Amino acid sequence: MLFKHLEEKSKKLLKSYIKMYRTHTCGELRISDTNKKITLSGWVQTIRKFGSITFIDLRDRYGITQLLFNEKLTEQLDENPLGREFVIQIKGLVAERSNKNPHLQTGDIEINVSEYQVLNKSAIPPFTIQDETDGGDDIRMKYRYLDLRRNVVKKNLELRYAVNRATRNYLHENDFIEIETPFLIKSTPEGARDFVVPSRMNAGEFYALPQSPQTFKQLLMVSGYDRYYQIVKCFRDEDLRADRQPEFTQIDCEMSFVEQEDILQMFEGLVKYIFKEVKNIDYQGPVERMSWEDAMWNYGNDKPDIRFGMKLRNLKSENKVLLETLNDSGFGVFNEAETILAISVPGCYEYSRKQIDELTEWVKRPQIGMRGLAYIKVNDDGTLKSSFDKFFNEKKLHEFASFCESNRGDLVLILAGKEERTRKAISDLRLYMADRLGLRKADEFRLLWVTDFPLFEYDEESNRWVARHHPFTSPKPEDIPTMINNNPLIGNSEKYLEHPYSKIKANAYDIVLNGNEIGGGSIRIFQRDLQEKMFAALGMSKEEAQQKFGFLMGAFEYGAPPHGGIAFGFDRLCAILGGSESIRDFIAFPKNNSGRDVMIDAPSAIDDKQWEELQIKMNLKK
RNA sequence: GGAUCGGUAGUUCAGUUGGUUAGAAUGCCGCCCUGUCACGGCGGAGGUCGCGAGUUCGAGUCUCGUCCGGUCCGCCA
Repeated sequence: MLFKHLEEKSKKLLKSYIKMYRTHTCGELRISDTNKKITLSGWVQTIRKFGSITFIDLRDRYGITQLLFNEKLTEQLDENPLGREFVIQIKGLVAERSNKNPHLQTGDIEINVSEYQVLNKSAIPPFTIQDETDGGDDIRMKYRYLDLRRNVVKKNLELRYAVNRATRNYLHENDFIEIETPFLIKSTPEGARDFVVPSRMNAGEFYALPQSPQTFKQLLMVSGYDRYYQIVKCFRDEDLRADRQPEFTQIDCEMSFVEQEDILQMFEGLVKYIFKEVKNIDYQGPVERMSWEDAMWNYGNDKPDIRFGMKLRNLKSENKVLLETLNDSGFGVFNEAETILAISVPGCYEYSRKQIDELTEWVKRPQIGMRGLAYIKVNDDGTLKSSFDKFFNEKKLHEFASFCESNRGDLVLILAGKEERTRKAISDLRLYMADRLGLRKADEFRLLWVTDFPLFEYDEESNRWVARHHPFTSPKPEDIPTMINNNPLIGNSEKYLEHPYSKIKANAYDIVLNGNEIGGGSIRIFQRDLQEKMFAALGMSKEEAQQKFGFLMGAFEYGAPPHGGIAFGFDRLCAILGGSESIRDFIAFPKNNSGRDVMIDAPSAIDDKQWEELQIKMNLKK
């Protein structure tokens, strides 16, 4: 540790100082401390009064210790009452309990209290501060400072700190240096929407809060800081979800003189190190790799959960026999569909009509948007029952089922329709079925690198190609000539306009944990001319590119090294390690669905003087 | 921008086909209790049914609007 020589000394100093209020914490006294004279401070968790004696559970960050008030002190409670969440200080003797409580770490002892003092009273809390609280989300967020007293929330923040510490240790050991980058930067409306901050000193102009320190870390590479990291707040002004906050934390990393493989090795090392340090899990074997195309083909998803199988069967592929079978069948839904995709769900062949209807309703919801669901039940005697029996004779049906690679006892679920929607739908259905079958276990962790993303995707709305990752991502080396020579760079555009993805592949990679993208990055462009090509491909004029990113391209002219990096979603990583869907439980003071902090009531209006100083006038529409 | 679920006591919820005085648990207050740890027993207080309009003899319940919260789609390089 950096300040090891100071540590012991400061601990002693701290001890002597805090002795005024406490000699021990509420979590540390044991039977070996019997007869010690001690002072404790903490919050009153519960009061159990028995006529002339009283038990009080005293709580602090470290645990709970039972206090015993004798007859005399119990009488004093009439004069000097206590209530839940009062902050008190007590002095007394540690004593062995006659009735021990195995559920408490301090359950073998109690304190025979000789005197107590109320350090501060408490209003009656709006919800009970216990592991199983009676408070709903709403009220817990409004009184978050009380919610944070609860053990469960505290555990989450402790886990977060453990992940933070492990990250810093690992990166420090690997010669990374943490460098802070500015929060007040320039708005570049590429990608997510920026939060903007008006400048008083430069009236009429705005800063933007960074969506990530991307350009700064690249400039640090130009400066020669060849291994950089930062655990850093980032800001995006987009709509929220359970796993998305307007301000969130990234582990942002960048390295020079590396290829993709170096980055993958370094950072799967980081994740494995975190597993070991935080969860004491030795992650077995190498992290699996999968190309983006394979992920989309086999899972319909660029962040597949590989803890279970149920791979997609692509039934309208180039398999001629199957196509003939389909055409012969006369089943219009299959014949006319652009894509037919199936999954074989193990052990579900006995699903009832009601259960199948339930699944059908599920895929017909507007969020999924399919028009129906076809199925084949593969009974354990090998016979088949499908929803489209009348279109297929038995032989054809068996052929069809075998194309689905189904086994006895499977329920084959089939969706047909437009390529993109159907693929997304079957991917969602796959996850939904896995949830129903309990195949997504919170204590099982499977990592996966997804690589070879397309460099561009087509944006129907703005009618142009946009960077799938970001505009600083390098194309695959073999695709660079195509990109430099062909502009527009779509190559065989006829084919790829059907799917809004470019043929040119990016030197980009995502790391996926149990179906969640926990990090992503790329090898960057480090030559000015290629970067110019990139901006041009995105439909940016030379002037516009210069105005927005001139500083970066300028830097590339002064000896920019080859470099690349990655950023991890820190909050999400913590949530997954903590076995939770929601990142809010791992953030001390999170915002709600509409981006509000209901505790401090932000955002809020500003007063006239502030408008005046900013020299801005409000002109709210509607 | 859209879909969907919810809003009833401090809190978590129930409330039937629209019908008498809106219930339960917990918390809170009072009394009793010397070994509890989800203490127990007895008693009590506590409600603008989110807000507004409408239908009706009558609305917590039905309709419309609106506000707030949850989840999702779009969006999130």
